[in-house]
Amino acid sequence: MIKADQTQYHSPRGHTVQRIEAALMDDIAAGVLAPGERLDEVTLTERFGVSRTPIREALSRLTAQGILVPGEKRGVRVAQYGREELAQIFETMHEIETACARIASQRLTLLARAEIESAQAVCVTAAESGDILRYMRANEALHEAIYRATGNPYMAGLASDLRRRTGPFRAKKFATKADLVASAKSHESLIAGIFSEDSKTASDGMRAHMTASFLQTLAMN
Amino acid sequence: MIKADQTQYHSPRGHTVQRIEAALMDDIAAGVLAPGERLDEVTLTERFGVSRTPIREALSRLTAQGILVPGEKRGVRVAQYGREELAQIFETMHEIETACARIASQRLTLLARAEIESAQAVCVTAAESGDILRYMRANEALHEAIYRATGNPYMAGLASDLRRRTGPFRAKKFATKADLVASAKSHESLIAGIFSEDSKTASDGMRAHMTASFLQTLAMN
DNA sequence: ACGAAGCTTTCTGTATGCAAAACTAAAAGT
DNA sequence: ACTTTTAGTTTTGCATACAGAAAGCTTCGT
Repeated sequence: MIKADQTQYHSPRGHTVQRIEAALMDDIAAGVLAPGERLDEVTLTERFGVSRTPIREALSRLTAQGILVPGEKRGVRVAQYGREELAQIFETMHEIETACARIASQRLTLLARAEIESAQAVCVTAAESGDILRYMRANEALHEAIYRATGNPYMAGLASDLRRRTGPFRAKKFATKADLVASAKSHESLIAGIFSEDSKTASDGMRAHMTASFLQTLAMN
Repeated sequence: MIKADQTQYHSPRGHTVQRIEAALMDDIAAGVLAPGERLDEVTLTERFGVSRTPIREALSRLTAQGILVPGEKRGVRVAQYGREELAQIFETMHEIETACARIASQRLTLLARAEIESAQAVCVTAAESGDILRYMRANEALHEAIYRATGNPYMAGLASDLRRRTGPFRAKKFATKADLVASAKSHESLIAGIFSEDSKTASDGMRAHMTASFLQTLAMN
């Protein structure tokens, strides 16, 4: 008689940890959970209506991925990067994105080309509407489309990972409609580079795009 | 009175999960746990003398890192890659290592140069002694030294990660003393490229080295 | 008033319990 | 003989218990 019926309201069982992990990732990517913020097990327990065990497992997986870091005192916190670290992560991203653009330009299928074009169309529409959140999503989708165009899911996964990681920091650089339009415009030459099927042009285009993105991001952090 | 004294033989507390995680990683890297092999929670429970909870957490973290994968039926197994996947992972590694070599050549400090040289010296000694395991370790150390020479710990971490992941597959290509000597020899021009401080020479050198390594690995898998 | 020592509270790490799910094997029906 | 049922077994997922450690708080001595 230690406990009341605890199994009564179980969700389908077996998805709990994944659900929590995904929810936390989303919150972090969307900035709902700010870098440096502490995550408390019991609070999450209440939020998700489960016991500490699955919460713990989700937190542990997120720390294993470097999305969370063990706090100075107790608990875990959302990873936060100083300028130095940010620069290192961006440099890495820079290299991988450049490689993706080069490979994509060499292997471009008709489907991939269509996906990139339509993703860019969404970017342009979103930029013109001035809807920042929507633009950010469209921007991610475009980059994802480029990653997929490499035909290398593994590389694409790595690139996505880095992008997710830097999401909260890059987010700050989109403040006005003009920022969005400028970014969308910058995509044009990047895409033209990839479509040129000349790998040098493609990687140079991406390099320029990423460098610009980094400079803006650094200015905001 | 449900249980006897269970805390009696505790290790210092707080290192259990990390210890297990590290031990499993090592076993996987060393091939003690073969790709595809299933890991059973209770068996590990006995091996490490702890309850399922920390085992579970360690396994979960390893799956989050992609080192283990959820099995088709139950449990988790050591990730195993087909030729296709292996090619994708190698392509990714190829890109990152190439980038590392280029960046290292641009930023080479005296210390880094010394570390690379001494790592290579160990490689040569190990190759001449014909000690395969020792050579493999020395080889890893050399690559790690190159990663560190980029001055970008984040990128170095990513590269190490990939290297660890492909470890069990690359291992198979070192069978005879001749293989070791050939590999050590191949390092010479790679290193000369990095020391040349011409980034193009450096990245080309690494590209050649990695391509050769990949071809040999693919032949054995 | 300030710091050290002790006390209290909160939090974490690990063990254990239990029910649902997945697998296995045996039995029954076609 | 071969599929379908069903009973049994193993394994997983989650909840909970509880001890030990860390942080916070109080009290006391200076």
